[in-house]
Amino acid sequence: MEARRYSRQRELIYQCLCSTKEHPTAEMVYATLKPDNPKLSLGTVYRNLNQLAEMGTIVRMPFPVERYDADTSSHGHFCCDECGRVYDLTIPNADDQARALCAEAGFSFRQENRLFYGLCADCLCRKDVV
Amino acid sequence: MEARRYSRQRELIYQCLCSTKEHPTAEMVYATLKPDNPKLSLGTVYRNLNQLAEMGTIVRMPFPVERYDADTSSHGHFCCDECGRVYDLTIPNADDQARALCAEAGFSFRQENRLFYGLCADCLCRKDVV
DNA sequence: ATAGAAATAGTAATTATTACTGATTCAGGA
DNA sequence: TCCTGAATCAGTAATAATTACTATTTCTAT
Repeated sequence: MEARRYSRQRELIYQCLCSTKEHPTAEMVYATLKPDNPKLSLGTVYRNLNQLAEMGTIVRMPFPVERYDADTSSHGHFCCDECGRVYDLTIPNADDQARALCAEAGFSFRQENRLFYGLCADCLCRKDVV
Repeated sequence: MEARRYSRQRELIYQCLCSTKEHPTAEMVYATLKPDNPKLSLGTVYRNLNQLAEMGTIVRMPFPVERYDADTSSHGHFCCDECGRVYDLTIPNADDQARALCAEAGFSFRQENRLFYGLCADCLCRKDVV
């Protein structure tokens, strides 16, 4: 409930997320920031990602290893079976659909995660060539 | 590629999944079976769940801790923020929608996982009373 | 400027999952 | 039915992901 104090590290971590489309894991965020911030600790990355997600500033994606996204608008994520990269997928009226489905079951709706699997354009292309 | 041999343990694990709506984790499956099968090993549970998922006999759900479902038809899962229980959600034309969304981005579609969060009917009710 | 709360770095601990090894069990043929 | 070999198993050790702990540092409101 208490006010959340500013911290340079949280700012860094958030900026890192904003500046990538990679949907990085905690480890990836850490690896990105560490070189320029040698005193940064992995625990700090985990803690701040959790805080940011709790605040709704970023979104967590429960892949087997969690990934994060600074884009909090409703959209899906596509994970390529081949290369493992994660892409955004725009979904029209996502929240309305989700809310309706939950309501039907008598549940209240807070959030949905849509995770798609298949082959991305790059990998499909590579397969065709071979 | 080799023929998969019958094993009593795999059968047990599959039956356990079929006989519950709990969408259990590997640990939960193990805890359920262990009392009547004291020689069963946790590694065996993990290995067989992976095999069954690979065979398409069951579905894996990438919650932060993985859960499994013997119902391989396309449907979503709702996780209650309050009690943590996981429920099925029927979604009409789920695969068609998903396929279309992927196709738009130039991706091929294999599978989708839809994870909804909110409060389940039970927990909503409990809140109302208080 | 300073006091107190919140955050940090660094490390240890916990949890989830996979890998390894020698013993066991299934399936097909003699 | 009895062998044989490969698949599977139990039990344990190892790895990976995440959280907890503690002494120190850094914000911020006075």
